[in-house]
Amino acid sequence: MTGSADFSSLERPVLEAAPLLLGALLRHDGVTVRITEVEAYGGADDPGSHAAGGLTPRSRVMFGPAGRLYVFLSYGTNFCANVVTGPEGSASAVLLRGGEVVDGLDVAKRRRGTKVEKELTRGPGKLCSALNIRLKENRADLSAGPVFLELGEPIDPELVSSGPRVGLTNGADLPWRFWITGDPTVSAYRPAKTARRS
DNA sequence: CTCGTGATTCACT
DNA sequence: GTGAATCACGAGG
Repeated sequence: MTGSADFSSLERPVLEAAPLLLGALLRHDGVTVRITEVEAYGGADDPGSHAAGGLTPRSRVMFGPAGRLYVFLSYGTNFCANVVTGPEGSASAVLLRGGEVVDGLDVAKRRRGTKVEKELTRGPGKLCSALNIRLKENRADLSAGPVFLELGEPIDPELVSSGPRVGLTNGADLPWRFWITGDPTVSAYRPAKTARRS
């Protein structure tokens, strides 16, 4: 990648920025993925956001400029990657939930330990695993690397579906999840909170 | 369905 | 400083 990438289109409210990431290319460590499913997270208004509790060392990157990577560890075993959006101070990010490997297929299969292509990146933890994104990549500048984002032409809005977010304990009812209609790499819907009986 | 896993945060000293 | 609760998930049965 030669020049500096232009992420100015992401400096808008997260619900407008999130669909723009559909179809974008994310590249890291020999693998390139075309994003097919995302989830928007807002600031203090959003009870499901990591920024809901205000500015902490972890959430600080969400308050920064658009076009940075936010990585966190979930349930001890899975990394999740987000793209920070919105103008500086808006504390929003877009979780990358699903994609399609378009380059480095052999590397991705080896890392994931499966040869079923649609299983390589179907889910946020799997996507990070295929791309070898770890906590080390947190706060990476997506125009400077080591993780790169390339925005393509925006997807035709008629091909985009939206619905409730997945697996959250709070704010799961908000229709802040976007995906490319009919794409096989979109993750299965999982109802929020595996109800724990007493 | 169950369980592993570790970073982060928060309530306490 | 310490310890417990929480968590935007995946693998395996």
